[in-house]
Amino acid sequence: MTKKGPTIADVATRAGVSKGAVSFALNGRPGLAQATVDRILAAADELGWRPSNRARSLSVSKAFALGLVITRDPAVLSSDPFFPAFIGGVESVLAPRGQALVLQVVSPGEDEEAGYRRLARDGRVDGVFLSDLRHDDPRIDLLTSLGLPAVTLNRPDGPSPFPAVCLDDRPGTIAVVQHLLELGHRRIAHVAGPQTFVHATARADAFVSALAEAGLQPAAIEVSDFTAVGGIEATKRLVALPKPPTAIVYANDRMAIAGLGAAQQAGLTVPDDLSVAGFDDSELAEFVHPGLTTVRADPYRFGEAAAQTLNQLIDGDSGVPDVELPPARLIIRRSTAHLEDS
Amino acid sequence: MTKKGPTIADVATRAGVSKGAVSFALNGRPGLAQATVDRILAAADELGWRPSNRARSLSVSKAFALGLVITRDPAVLSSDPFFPAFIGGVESVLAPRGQALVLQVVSPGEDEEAGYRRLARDGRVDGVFLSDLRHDDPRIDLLTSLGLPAVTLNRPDGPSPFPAVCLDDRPGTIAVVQHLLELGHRRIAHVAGPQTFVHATARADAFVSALAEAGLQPAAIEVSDFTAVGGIEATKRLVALPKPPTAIVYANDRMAIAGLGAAQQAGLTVPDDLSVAGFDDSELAEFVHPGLTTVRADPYRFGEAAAQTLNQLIDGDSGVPDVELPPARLIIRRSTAHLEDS
DNA sequence: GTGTGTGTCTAAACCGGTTTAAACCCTCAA
DNA sequence: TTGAGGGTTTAAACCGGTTTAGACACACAC
Repeated sequence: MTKKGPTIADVATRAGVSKGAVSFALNGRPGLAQATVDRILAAADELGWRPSNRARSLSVSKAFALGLVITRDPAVLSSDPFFPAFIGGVESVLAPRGQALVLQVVSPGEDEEAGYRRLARDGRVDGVFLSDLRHDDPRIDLLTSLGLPAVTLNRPDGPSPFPAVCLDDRPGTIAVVQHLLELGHRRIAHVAGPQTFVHATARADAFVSALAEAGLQPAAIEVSDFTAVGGIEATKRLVALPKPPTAIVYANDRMAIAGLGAAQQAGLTVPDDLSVAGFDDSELAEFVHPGLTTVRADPYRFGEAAAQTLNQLIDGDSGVPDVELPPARLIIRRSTAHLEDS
Repeated sequence: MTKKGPTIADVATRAGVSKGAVSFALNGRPGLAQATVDRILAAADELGWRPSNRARSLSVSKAFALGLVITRDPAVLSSDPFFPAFIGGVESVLAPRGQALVLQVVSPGEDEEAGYRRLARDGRVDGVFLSDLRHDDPRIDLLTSLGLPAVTLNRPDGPSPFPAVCLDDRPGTIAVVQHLLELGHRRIAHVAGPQTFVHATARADAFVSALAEAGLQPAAIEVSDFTAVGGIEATKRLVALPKPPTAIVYANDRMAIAGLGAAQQAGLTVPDDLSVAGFDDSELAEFVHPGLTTVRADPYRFGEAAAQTLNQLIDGDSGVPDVELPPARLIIRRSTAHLEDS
């Protein structure tokens, strides 16, 4: 059924050379007369020949594909603005190179390490992206022992043999806090993500130290789980405090948007009674009511950089350097406002 | 660097048989004595041998992978609840079979057909999922001519050689309209998706005919684009009408949530002044304020069914039947309410 | 004792590339 | 004339499986 294209042998015959010569010409290896190379390339062109990935895979022991394992509940993943854009950036460097992206979505309950094992064992990919880094992330040792090259998204806290592509979350968080301080807020709370995640603690730490900088203590820190439900519950607890915060900084937009709804449901007016800020600048952030003040990173660039770095590593370049991406930017909207004297 | 596992030859030597015998034993083909099969399997087990799917790929001309091309702006994709869950369902059938999912995200501006061409030319996949079906979808002819098996997500309007896995959008839409009618609404408007998409017109048609059933005309139909911005603009136009609708049915949650914000910004109270309903039941739908009445499908099941069907097709089962999934269910929340006499 | 058949297994070709060792041709120096 | 040496090209092995044709042993019928 599937069209069978011409093979390297067909090209060789047409150009009047051996298979080996065609291979050499295609890969631009020295040792062939220029005239011969031209003739071979012309023949390949006329035949519309493309070397078979499968055959190449077998002989050079490469997959020509990169892997991404997303450990996340599909329901939660759905409103995550990071991955789609990240993947877009990855593809933009993969496509021209003829590489593919193999995706694996693992629910948190399942054995996530099995995902990586499978990718490695089946030789599906030449390397993987390591996202949602956790403290003392066991996947680093796993990948090391599997011999699977990787790039970490942000820097792990332990030792790591892999290059890291980093987008520092702290400047963005600090900017949010400073923005709120300038608006006159003094009782500011944080709704954090699970503290097993490096980026969740990074945001929480940045929050605390930005306040400390101004000689303040957090009004409260609620450790939540990045989900909408989590955001709601944390928000309910915060507004019920004897001395409730006048502003809440959420570790992501999803919790922030849900929290915004919860606050309104509780009878508060945002931003008059409560200022609210998120993190991510997801599509809806701009359009909920009131528009959500948040922090915008560039996941597309992140994907590009990660793919480039991973490819360098795979291509055997030694000493692949870490990459530092420009930090996220504060986006001010209507959900944060000057503290009214009450 | 990468661990080199044992090959079929190692297993053959250990079991004292030929490579061919090992292959036969592994694939459960007849012609081997049971004792021999056991011995071979034992040897394979002891060696921890797994057949290389690169080699298998080459000899049987299969990729052992399925492809999904998503034509969507990454920014828009981000808040799309469908794909992540759909992919989860797909993986649940792929993983046990040792298949992989190759993902390709194409921005609307780019040449989407190139995505399929690339997948086919590179022999990356054995079949693809055809989502976001359009009227007279050119991809059907393209895939036919590429000889790439496919499954369509929902039924195309033209002739199609491919099996379809369907989740009828109409019952859900009709349920929403009936719900609004029961609440006393008579001026109901629809914010539709781009009418090039089959599912967008299906929802619009269902909307119109559900009203007609009750002897009513749509208050208005705004054709939009499934994005938040589009939802806002359509909403603004609707509330500015001389006789504005008392209820708006949006073709997806993203437009509905954004529209909800726009209506509130325009000074309307939802649901007192305006009832609003979405479609998808995205994570945030439950948590915006007020909670969004919407329609919930089951994209995970959709993914499962699509993957199973595509695999049947690839395995050469003849006459693969279309699959009809249970229709979406109405989820009633706070954004729709009884029409107040004013 | 030969012929036919059946069940079991192997050798070798094959998939379509890459890579290595060696052969070939030509030129130039001894 | 012979030999060394460089540039060009090829034949063949190889990657690790699958598949086909045929070899072999043994049973049974004639």
